[in-house]
Amino acid sequence: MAATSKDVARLAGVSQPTVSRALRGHPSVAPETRRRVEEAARALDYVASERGRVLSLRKTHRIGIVVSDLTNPFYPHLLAPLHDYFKQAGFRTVLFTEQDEDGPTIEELADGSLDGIVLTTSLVDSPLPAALMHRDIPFVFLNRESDATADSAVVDNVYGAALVGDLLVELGHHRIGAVFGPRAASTGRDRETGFRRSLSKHGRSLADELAVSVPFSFSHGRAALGTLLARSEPPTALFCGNDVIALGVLDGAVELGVRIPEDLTVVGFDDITIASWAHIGLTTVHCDLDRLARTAGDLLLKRIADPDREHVRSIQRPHLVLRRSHARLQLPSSPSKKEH
Amino acid sequence: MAATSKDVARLAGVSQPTVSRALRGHPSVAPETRRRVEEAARALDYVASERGRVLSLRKTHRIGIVVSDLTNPFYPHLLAPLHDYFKQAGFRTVLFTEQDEDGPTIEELADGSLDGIVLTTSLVDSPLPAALMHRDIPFVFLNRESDATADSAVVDNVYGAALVGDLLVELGHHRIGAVFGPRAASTGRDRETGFRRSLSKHGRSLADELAVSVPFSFSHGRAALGTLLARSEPPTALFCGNDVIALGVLDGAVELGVRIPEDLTVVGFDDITIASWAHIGLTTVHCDLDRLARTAGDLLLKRIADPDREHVRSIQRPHLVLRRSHARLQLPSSPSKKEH
DNA sequence: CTGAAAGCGCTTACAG
DNA sequence: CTGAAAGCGCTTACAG
Repeated sequence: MAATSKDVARLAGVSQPTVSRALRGHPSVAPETRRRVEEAARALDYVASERGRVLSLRKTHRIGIVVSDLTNPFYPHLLAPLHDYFKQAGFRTVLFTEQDEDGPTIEELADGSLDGIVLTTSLVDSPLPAALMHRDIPFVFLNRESDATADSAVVDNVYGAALVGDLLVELGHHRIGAVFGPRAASTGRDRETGFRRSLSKHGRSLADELAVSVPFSFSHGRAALGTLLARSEPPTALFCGNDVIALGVLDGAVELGVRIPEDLTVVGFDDITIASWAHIGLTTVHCDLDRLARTAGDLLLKRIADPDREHVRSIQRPHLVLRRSHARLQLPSSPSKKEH
Repeated sequence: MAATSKDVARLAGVSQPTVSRALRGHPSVAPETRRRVEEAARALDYVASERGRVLSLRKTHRIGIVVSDLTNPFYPHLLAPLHDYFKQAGFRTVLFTEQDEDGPTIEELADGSLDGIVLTTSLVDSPLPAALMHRDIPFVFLNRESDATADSAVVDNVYGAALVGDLLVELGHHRIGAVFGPRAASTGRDRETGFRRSLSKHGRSLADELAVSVPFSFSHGRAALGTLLARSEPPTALFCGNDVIALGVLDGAVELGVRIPEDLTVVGFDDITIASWAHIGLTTVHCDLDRLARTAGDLLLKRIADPDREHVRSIQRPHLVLRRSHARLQLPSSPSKKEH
């Protein structure tokens, strides 16, 4: 259907390779020849087939991005800057989701259709990184880590979560709770570590019954709030494994008539856009996700260009953003089940 | 680097085409041959190169999805079901953004790297649809329309917006305002038409100074609220071109101390997930975006399978979802600038 | 049942 | 400066 370089060659009265050279701007092509070829190409609406080019060049200029769930409001914060970065660098973005067991198989990623891969979602025990490594397929971890020696762009989650621990203690809270993310994710695990470490540094600890681990989702955050408030000694402050969980907690709070921050302090992690909406005003740990994503893109492109370079782990230091979802513990005025 | 079918052939002691046949499950291959080939393939970690396959088969099993802005919280509602639908049908998803003038060129979409394209974002005057049509590249409009005879999956926007007009009138509002979407988008245009039509049906009209058109974005919605409230006769009810605009309006309201719905009724369109959060409680027009996206996917795949079939326009009828952002006009108790 | 041949549409040494 | 040749890695008639 579509015209090929042969058609253009015939029309321009040159050989097919000359069409290729002329259109790619090869310096040795005579100006007049180039003109004729360009004219013929235009006449035929010719666009060089990337199918042919890709097979010939062994480069696809395509990057795979693996996210867990497109529905999760966290991912656009990674996907958008990643896509823009790659687009500008002349690469296209192919989307993969890795939900439950149902992730992309190594075969899908290793069929030569991708120049490199961004893993944003891998669980600590995912077999994908090792498999990619074994096949020498360039990839980078974004917001994730693993034991594998690989490129990664991450936030210092331990540090960031400790900031929250420090804050909650300083605000005078004692019944501190946590809705951690999954331990199988490095972000979930590291944020838990940092938070616990901070509490023990201050001589506090996290009561077992006030700590849960849930997937990074709105609905799980929402449900977790109910669970924790049903404890005999419910928390007055809650660290959430990320903003999406915190948003769920906030939502549950409205539903349950729990006032934020008077009855409950809630702190998230990531600082996604929604956290800063006036309605929401979530106090959280700010990560520069745009920069994080671009850094990952950069690492991947460098790895593609030079497969043998040293692996680098780029760590970004986050900081607290104080908004309206935290408050000093108010012992006297608390209208809840204080008198028991 | 990676093993090719030739390597497998050598190891299995067969010809290269036999490897291809064996691995694709061609019925004529002898069981014992197939076994040997499979074993060799496994030993070499062989995965058939999709670069070769694609050139040979003239099918890429790749679908391009064009959205305007990945950052906009609306798009995941289309992207997620689209991606899932295509994935399940054996197609991959390549992402394109079309922001401002900076959209994908027809050359990018016509280079043979895509089997079909979903346009979710096209402005009425976009040259893309005509160019795709001219080149016989299968595509479908999702949540968009144009004059082009093409497949499309849309919501009855005129009808949905009229529902809002009816509601506002029935609630007793007279100073009715609107933050429409862009007229250059069929959704923006049709929702404006439907809304105006409903008002005139009830003998009302929209004061010019109470109607603005803005891009479908949070920040524009936010800014528009300020603009409209600064009018000499500010509105008591506001129709928003979509939920994202409405969310911006809600955000501005918090900032400006405008109470929703006591001081101002706000109604959106789309019913994205956030609209139903307890915090938000946005009254809006519900569209089944999941179904809409799957319908579009379906239309596109059918078009790919049969380029000559009749074009179909699938129209979904939306309905109102009453939540907490609307209220009956309360003349006496209004504490605002009533006494002038 | 399986091999040899041709072809998908490019790019890039290699000659001349 | 440009053509003929080879090759990228598959698939699929075509023979046998």
